Amino acid sequence: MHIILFITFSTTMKPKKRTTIYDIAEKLNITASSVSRALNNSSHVNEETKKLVLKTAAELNYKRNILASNLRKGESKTIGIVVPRINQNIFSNVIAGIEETTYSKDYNLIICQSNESHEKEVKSINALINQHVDCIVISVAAEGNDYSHLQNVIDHGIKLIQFDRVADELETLKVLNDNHQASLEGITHMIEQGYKRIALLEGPQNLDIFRQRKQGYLEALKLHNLPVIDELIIENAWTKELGADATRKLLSLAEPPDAIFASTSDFSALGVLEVATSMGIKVPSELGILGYSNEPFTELTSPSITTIDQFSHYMGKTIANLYFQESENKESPVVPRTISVKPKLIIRASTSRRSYQ
Amino acid sequence: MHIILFITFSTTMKPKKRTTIYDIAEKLNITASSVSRALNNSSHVNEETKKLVLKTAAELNYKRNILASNLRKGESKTIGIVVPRINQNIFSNVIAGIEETTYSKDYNLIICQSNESHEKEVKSINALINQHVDCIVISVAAEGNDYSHLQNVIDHGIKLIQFDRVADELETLKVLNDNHQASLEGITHMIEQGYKRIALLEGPQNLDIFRQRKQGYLEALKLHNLPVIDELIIENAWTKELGADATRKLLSLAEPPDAIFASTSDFSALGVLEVATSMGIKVPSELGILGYSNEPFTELTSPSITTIDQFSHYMGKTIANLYFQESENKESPVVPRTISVKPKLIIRASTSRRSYQ
DNA sequence: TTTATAAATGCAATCGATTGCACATAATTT
DNA sequence: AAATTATGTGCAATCGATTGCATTTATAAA
Repeated sequence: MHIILFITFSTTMKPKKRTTIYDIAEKLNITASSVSRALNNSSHVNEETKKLVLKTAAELNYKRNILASNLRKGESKTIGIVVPRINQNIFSNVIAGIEETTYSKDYNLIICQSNESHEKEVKSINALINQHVDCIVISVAAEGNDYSHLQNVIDHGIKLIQFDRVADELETLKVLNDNHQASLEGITHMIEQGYKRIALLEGPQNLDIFRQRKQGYLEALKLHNLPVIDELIIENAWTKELGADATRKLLSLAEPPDAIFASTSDFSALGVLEVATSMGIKVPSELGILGYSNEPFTELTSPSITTIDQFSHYMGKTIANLYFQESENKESPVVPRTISVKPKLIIRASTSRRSYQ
Repeated sequence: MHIILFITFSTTMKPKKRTTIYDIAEKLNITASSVSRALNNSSHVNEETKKLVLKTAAELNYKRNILASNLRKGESKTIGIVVPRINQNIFSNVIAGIEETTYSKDYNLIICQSNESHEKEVKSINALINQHVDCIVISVAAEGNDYSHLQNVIDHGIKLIQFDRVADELETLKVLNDNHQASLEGITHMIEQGYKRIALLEGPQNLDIFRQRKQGYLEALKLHNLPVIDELIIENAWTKELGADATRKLLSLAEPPDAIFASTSDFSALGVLEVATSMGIKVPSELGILGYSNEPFTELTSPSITTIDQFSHYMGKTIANLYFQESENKESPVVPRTISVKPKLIIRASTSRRSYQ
């Protein structure tokens, strides 16, 4: 990789002192109190003074020091978000959804990535507590099962909203997908398409969402009187590579599966597809594939991948609204509640055995 | 979409007052000064006291109030990032790159999306100035050509680093791709593959990067004595839909192109591919396609799309390092300079006419 | 033992904005 | 004209942490 460095030319430092309300006050021969009131549009200032202050503030390029303001007011108008990775479909959409709603209310978002590491998650949470954020929105990392850092958030009087991957034992606001239902519907669809030996790639079972998806899978089999075959259930296959490995293993069984449910993610499903394709196994006729999350790429692969949409953008908006609704009635106690969004099965080519061939 | 609401049970509010250094001081019968010094690991405290303070702080679950600290110290250990969209490959990678480097130094990132809107960009910048961030990293929105808000950043003594899409006239630190060179190489490759009528889908020409890509295209044609054909150059085709529209138009020409360079993005290239496929035109034999950005999906389409990788993760790390390097020597003036990263052509099936068929 | 030096701590001001309380002036009511 | 009520300002404390300067205490040197 080449790096080219152009030195253009130099300019002098500007250690410029920022204008404060005192500067404005001095210039107008009034006190800082009045300036503050004017800037906050208080009714206790003369209209004239208000205009004058606003005008002068603009002239002096005044910018309110939020640090000072927040310190005094004890709030920060900031929401912290901790997610495993910002570039996963569900997370970037949730963030975008939150942002849309909070933006209009002049809230800031501080976004942290845990990279699935528990240690980093804890560090991020602590940083956010230090920052005095008003609310923390989190989807927990796969790693770790000690949630005292989240309890700590509550103990600090900071609102906590969990989504998607939640620590079930904590009594907080939760916004979830109904993973069980989605999984059940997905598998039912596959059975209807004639698949009989459906393998499951499961995610870390310490996370509730993956347990639920497994339950949905098991229930669907049961409902249709299909046996649960242990060798068709593979643990922790939740990246593309692990999905590929699992697939190689499954397809080399004496009795290989005729379908694979990559319950962990579409990335895993992609691994399945790639291995199947490279082995010359036809999808969906010889092997059905079901993913999870409706990543954008699932409609681009050939064949396109059947998956489950989580309405993640909507979830984000729900989270933000929940926060604002909650902060309005400050007196009343927080009622821990769970909002469950029903995901939608997106049927594409990778499971459409009947209609395709 | 179904929403199910479970009311679990209620718990009481905890308006809990947070512990401050004064609480610790009181408990230990010393002053806040000493506590502060202990917590900051100053050499002017007794080792005993230091240990005692640290122990008590832990016991009382003390968390430093960063707002107060920052207010006093006049810094924020926060970097603001403004990008058009966080879920575009280059941006999420740059952010991840910045984060990796800043994380270890206990910096926070505040991430804003402009959604390509100039107004929102200005608002975000103002919010970041208010926040007293130490540095703002920006890739400007397509909309707008007035950059006084960025000048304002500098005037407030905040470091400004531009990347990818920059306002050229501002003398700031810049981290760029050599778009011209990348474009030149890409087109040269296409010419070598035998394409002769290469169309260009260009981006908003108020952005430097798109102008450069066009220049590279023109230069490549010139070098190989190919004519520049006006009707093969389409303006502002930079979403999937616009790319598709442009392609329909191009392919219905009396003399249609035999290749299309979607210089704006891979999304646009995807639109090209979809239209071509639906029209039964074979890629790459009848139509070559070159995209830009190396979005993950480009290797998943069939055929896979030739594109240009921008080393975005590396760019992010470069940006962060640049900032730290710059803040170390506070005395010396900021030298505006440009770091240009050379992108890499990723040759895939969509242009491989020679080797494929 | 006295003096010089170092180490540890306290005091008080500071960062910038906000806000309860007091006060003065103007407007309104009896 | 006197009494009452708005209205607009100022004063000063406050939010929590930091830090220069002063002071005390402990230690080393004379």
